[in-house]
Amino acid sequence: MARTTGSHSDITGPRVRAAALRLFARGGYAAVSMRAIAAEVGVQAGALYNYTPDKQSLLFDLMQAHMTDLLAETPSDADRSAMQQLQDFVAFHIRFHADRPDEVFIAYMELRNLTEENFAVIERLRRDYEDRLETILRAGVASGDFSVADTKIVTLAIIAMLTGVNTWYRAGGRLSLDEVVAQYWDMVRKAVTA
Amino acid sequence: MARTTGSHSDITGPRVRAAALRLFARGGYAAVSMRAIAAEVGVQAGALYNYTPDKQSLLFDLMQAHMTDLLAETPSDADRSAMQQLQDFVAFHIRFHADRPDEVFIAYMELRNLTEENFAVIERLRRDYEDRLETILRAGVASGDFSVADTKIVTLAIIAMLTGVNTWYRAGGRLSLDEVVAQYWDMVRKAVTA
DNA sequence: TTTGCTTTTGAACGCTTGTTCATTAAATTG
DNA sequence: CAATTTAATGAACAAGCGTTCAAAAGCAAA
Repeated sequence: MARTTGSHSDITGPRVRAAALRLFARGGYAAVSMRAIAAEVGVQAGALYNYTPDKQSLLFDLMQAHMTDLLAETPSDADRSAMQQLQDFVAFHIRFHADRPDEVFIAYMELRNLTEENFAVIERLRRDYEDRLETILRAGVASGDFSVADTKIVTLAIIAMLTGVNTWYRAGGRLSLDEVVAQYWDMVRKAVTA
Repeated sequence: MARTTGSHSDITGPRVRAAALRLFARGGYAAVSMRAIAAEVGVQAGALYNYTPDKQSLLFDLMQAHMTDLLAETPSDADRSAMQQLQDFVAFHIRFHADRPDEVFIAYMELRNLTEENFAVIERLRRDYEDRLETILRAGVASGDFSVADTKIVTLAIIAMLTGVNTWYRAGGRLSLDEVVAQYWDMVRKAVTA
């Protein structure tokens, strides 16, 4: 046997990325073998190398795509008040992350399995995202809407709190996403006002 | 060569655990080999098996010891008000975790590398810890000191926020631990009051 | 229907993995 | 000093790792 009937790179390529995403999220990059990814796709290990130069690129591409999407979709409407922008940010963060549990898990857990250069790229994207929130906080401090001692700390505290939702939230659980967003917004709003 | 001069289990044993802790935190359980741990101790891989039945037990023992310590040292003075108990908890959590960055990192990142049975044990300890905080929140709601819609969510949100400190705090950095504790307590206090 | 391109197989590569164990030498005990 | 216990070595094991590549077979175009 060699090429199998129905095989096509437009189909196999996405399936390879999907399988890697799923397995890396479930078992961790280091613990997942190329053969395991191939088995999930239904192919032999050698075939994966038509779609990625190596295992490391598979991880990096997934993380970079996720961070790029995150930044592209982050709302930033300078016409709205700092309070409104903060509310937009909180709602967006929770919803975006709830939609992509595997990507989020990998982006936070597999940083140390990136090569030095790849890590620098992802880390930069992450800081860009943090800066979006800190810019909102600074605007609110300047306008007098917010009362926070240190915008950097509050930025990190808010992101950590919001991202923590992913450790327990499951669609169809006790709380709807609307309720989760409302409750977290309540906490964030109170924490940044006097 | 066989037994080396100066070798003693009371010395090597702790060094094995310390090396495993350090390397697991740095590189991740799956990516660290027994030979790497042995090299860190200055011994051959075979010698490790005088101190642990296998690699999995090395990870589990580190995590269990950490969680047991955490629970043993968690303050809980029923004579104090809910507000005071919450403040105690926040200060304790930040300080305890800041003292043990490697243990904390492992406890949060390596859960998926535990066997099913070992995972159940650690997960139970973690829920016990969360329950300590939720008990305080419930007492505060009952006494009218706190205003929170859902104590379970707020519990998880607070713990996520506090644990997030470990991703950026370094001793000797821009902020002292006292300042960090003060700022996080400010956010938590505001978030749980009306 | 033939030709050339695309996609996959399956074997092979050298290397690393966790773990075991007979052997040896240091430390301790009597 | 002799006997025993303790703690290490280092070689070996089977299994799995990421990756490469010639060969084979399906697909698309002429």
